[in-house]
Amino acid sequence: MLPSRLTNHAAMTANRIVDRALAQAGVRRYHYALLAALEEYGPASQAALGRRTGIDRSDMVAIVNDLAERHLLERAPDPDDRRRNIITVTAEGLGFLTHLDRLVADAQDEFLAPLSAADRRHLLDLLTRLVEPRD
Amino acid sequence: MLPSRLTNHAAMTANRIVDRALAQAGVRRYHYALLAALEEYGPASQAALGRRTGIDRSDMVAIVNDLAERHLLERAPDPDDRRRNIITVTAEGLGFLTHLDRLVADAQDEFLAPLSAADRRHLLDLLTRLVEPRD
DNA sequence: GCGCCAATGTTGGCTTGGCCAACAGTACAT
DNA sequence: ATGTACTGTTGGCCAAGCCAACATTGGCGC
Repeated sequence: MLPSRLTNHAAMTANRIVDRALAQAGVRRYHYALLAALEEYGPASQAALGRRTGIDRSDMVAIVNDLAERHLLERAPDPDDRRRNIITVTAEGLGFLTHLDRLVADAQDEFLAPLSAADRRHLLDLLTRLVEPRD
Repeated sequence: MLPSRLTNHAAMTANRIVDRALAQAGVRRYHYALLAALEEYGPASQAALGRRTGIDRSDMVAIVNDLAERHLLERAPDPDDRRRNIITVTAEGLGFLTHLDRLVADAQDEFLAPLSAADRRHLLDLLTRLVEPRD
């Protein structure tokens, strides 16, 4: 079996499990990525969040819309730079993120279920080396 | 870093390398998958090839068209079952597949470059366990 | 001040992949 | 004979990722 195919297969397995978990909360992976980035970096503009999450700023519009409609974050114009919107997680959004964190953590555990703790550490080490920038 | 995200990242790295290699020959991954399946299983109907490669039979039509136009395979009606087309690799197709095999093998090597031979074996073992069917 | 360039949010569109429905033609079991 | 299942094909839908264009705004040099 080709290593690249095996890696793809494993990624698809992980995605299936994680997506199913997130679907229980009615969100997609990019919603989770955005909320997580907001918690990690604090309030930021849509463009900055896009850079951090790898989401195109044109796609970011709809994602922020989704979460704002559910009152999980707020979009407010930046008084210091009227081009920007400042995106802030609401208290409800923080609680929701905690819930998502739990769902995702359980999903990771399900994904890695066939491996021992030592195997898991080793896998993460190997994968990390594969994705590190090359020269 | 979440294991699922790490696995996805590694898969994207692999895909980037493999796709770039295949693009040198002007084919996509599914073209290679089809040719490889044909070599492995011998001539078969489009539906059977679709089942083996995971390609939908409606998408298979265009893929066979692509490769038939380049004379890498032949599409002939099955005299024993007039519903079926029998797909056969041409001699030119076999030579081309050999070339692709070489490109893909080099791509695997590039993908795994950061790992020692022992690490590679271990990685494949771990990934294999992750994709094996669960109960 | 003016002029120019860059950044931002937004809309719209394009492409790729994967999936499904429908259909006509064919095989096959009952 | 009749119904059921399979095949190839066309057509369409949807999700993701990407890019172009645009108006607005900021910041720079001069």
